[in-house]
Amino acid sequence: MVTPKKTAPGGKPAPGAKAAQGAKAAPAAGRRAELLATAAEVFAELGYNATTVRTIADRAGMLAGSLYYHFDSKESMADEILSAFLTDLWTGYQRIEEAELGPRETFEGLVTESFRQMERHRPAVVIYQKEARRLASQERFRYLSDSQERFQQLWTRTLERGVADGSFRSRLDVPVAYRFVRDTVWVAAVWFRPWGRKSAAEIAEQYTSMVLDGIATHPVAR
Amino acid sequence: MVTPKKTAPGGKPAPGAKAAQGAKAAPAAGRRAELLATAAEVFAELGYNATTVRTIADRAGMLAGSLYYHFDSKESMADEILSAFLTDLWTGYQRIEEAELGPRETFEGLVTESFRQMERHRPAVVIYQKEARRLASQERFRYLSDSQERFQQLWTRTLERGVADGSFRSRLDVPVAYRFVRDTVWVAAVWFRPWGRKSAAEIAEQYTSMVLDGIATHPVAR
Amino acid sequence: MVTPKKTAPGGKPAPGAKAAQGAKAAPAAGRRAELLATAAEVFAELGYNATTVRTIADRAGMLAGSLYYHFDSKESMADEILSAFLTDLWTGYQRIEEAELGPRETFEGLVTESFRQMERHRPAVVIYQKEARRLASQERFRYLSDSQERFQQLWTRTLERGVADGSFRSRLDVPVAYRFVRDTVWVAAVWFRPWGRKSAAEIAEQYTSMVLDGIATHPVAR
Amino acid sequence: MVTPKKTAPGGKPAPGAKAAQGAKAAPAAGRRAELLATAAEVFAELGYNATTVRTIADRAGMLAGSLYYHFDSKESMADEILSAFLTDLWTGYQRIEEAELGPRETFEGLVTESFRQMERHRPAVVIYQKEARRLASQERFRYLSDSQERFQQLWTRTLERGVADGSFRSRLDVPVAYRFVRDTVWVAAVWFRPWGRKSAAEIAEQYTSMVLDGIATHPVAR
DNA sequence: TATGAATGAGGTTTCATTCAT
DNA sequence: GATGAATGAAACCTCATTCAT
Repeated sequence: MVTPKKTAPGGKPAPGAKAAQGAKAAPAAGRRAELLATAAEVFAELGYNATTVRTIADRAGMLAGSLYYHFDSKESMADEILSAFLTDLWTGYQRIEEAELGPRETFEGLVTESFRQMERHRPAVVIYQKEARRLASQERFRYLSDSQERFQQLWTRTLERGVADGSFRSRLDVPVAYRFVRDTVWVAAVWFRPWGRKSAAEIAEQYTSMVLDGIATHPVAR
Repeated sequence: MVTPKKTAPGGKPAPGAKAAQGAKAAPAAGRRAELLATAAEVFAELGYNATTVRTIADRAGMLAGSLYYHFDSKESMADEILSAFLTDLWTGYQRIEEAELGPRETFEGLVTESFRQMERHRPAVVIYQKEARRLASQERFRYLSDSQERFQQLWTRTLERGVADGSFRSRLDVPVAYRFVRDTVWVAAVWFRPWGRKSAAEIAEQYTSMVLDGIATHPVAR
Repeated sequence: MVTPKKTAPGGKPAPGAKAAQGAKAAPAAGRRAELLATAAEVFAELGYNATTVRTIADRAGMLAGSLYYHFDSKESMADEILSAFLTDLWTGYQRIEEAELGPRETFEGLVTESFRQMERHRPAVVIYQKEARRLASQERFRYLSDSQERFQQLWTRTLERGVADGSFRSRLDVPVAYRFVRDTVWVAAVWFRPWGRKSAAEIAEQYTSMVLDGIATHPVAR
Repeated sequence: MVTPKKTAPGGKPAPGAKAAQGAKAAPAAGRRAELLATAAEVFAELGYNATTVRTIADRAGMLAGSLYYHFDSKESMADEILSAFLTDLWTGYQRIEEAELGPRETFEGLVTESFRQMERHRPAVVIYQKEARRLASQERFRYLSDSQERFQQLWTRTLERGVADGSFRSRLDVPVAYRFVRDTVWVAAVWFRPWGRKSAAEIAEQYTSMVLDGIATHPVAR
């Protein structure tokens, strides 16, 4: 009865938002999804501020004003893109948390899941990487800070468990290591353009190995 | 009317460009430097696009228009900030290159130098981190791409030497490792606000150790 | 495709324009009238300019575009609303004119008729009150100025007759009094929302009494 | 140090806002005042919504964007116009309240003061008349409702006192009479364009006489 | 009859920049 | 060196309107 706007996600990402996604690229999922994908690409490429609503529209083959039939504002596009990504991400992380693995396996699981989501939501990850801090100051994007905090707790706990049980180096500075890992993982989204040949799992394995074991050779155990 | 404008750097960062400025124009140069520092902070905090020339002026206690007595444009402020940083950075790197150390020592040297420059030019590093890709497409910022390329060569060479002489893991995927190291080092600038207690050298040591040896314990050599 | 559009009134309000519509097209005509009523309410509430075609459609439970099956344009809705009101109003006034009553009785008759129409066409009166001047400049709404002029003549004549025969104060400034009466009567439409308890006749009586006799007590005749 | 914007009035009108207004049309009072006067005229003429910021700028001989050097927004122009008017109005009313006159004299005083303010702030009065209801729903224009309420109390009290002491008709329906008086007075602003010949006091006298004593002759006292 | 999607003109606002003083 | 005022381009957004279905 009313226009389709404002279907945008509200606050925190709630798992299970999207129902039937059967095929590869949803065929009947509608213009909306296509437009969001387009917007996400442009945001990722040019940055949120530098992206004009007209650029998105051009890329989508319509006029700038027409976007407003589907979305409330440029901001709400970013909102939808980011919250869809975070919803999926946390759904994945939760599965790992619930598996109650050892620290090293949890570590590997989280990295792998991150890369898997990066594969699905690459532009969203880039946007998140670049804009989250700025956006998070707005009430509407509160969930970004919330997610950030949850993220920190999850990783910190994992690292601490690893230090405790001897999986990780005993002298590890956990807060620094947390940031190290966090940045290390997400920053990859920026240059992982066409990771055609390697699967997310392979890339994840490479990363995990570098982070856990370092890139140097180790003549003796420490 | 003689205006001090257009002192902005041109193409590649040429070390020592504004050496002979110390003596006479000291007060003017001082104001200029202050303004650049202010601008750099705001750019780093809000992002280049989101920063208005008025925000900078406000923070400097003047009106927006007044900035144009000192600088040609917003862009030229960014230009000066970035090129000053890169000039210093490459001066430092050059010293290391010339020392002709082994791969591991070169590695450590580069990381340490990076952190040292981060200490001096923190806002510039953040700006570089966030905006370089976007800006580099403009002729005026060509030196950003040039620097990027030089950077890549330097690191790649170092890593390859390390693989060759057995310092680094033999199965290391050098292109991936390069990006890993690059991101790993620079990204730190974003959250290293007031690294009060730890010196750049200490932080560098921590980072180097994580990257080279990993964060996991190593029961056996590999 | 046959569309029922363009039934809109043209120039001056001609009584009985859409008389022979009752029989067959009843349901269609019914919807149309409903929509006009809705539109009138919204126009009255928010003002013509501030009312969007979507607000009207929302309130009518349809989409904005759908309104254009029924009406040519937003303007033509206002047109129909206003001309329907004025048609009815002048039908009523004519009856009074033809009765050839004395000035005071004519005065009372006109006020009463005005309030009676206000009861039927309340939103239209509010719209008339607020927008007539602006709209009247368009050719299409010429009849608004025409009506205004007729109105002025009718009242002026009545007041002058009253001054002449001693019903009204001899020193009455007729042009000022005309405007006084005019505003006094119509402005009531704005706040007479749900005049539940009092009939139009009662309100009219109260008003007439105030205007004719004033609100003060009168120790002596003048 | 910062731009002159945001000098706009805050909430309730506080008396004594403007200091030295010596001459007729303030010579050095600045562009700001001129622009406000221009804006007020256009708002009054076309209505707030129908007035585009460009129309105002055209009339002021500048570009639309330039207005934003002086004002935050179109809305804030309306705000400043209305609150300046209400500040002056209430300053005037207060003097009358403090004089503690009888009901009839208070009545006359209030009407006269209203017309005097109408002379100074004619466009503002028209805007108030037409837009107050719509604007008042916004937090920023809360003071409009506040003023409305104060206004109602002031008049109601005066009318009641008059009924009590026999100055006004004993059967007077005070709420209705209040609205009658209110509308009667303010609505005059709309058509009092160039009241060259008559002073505010004369017009006020005419109005008072009509409202108090009516326009009819009175053969006997009632 | 109505919907869904789009158009296109135009509105408000922002902002880098200019320039006389 | 700095201010105050303005420019002009471009940004985001709104909305009446159209039209295939």
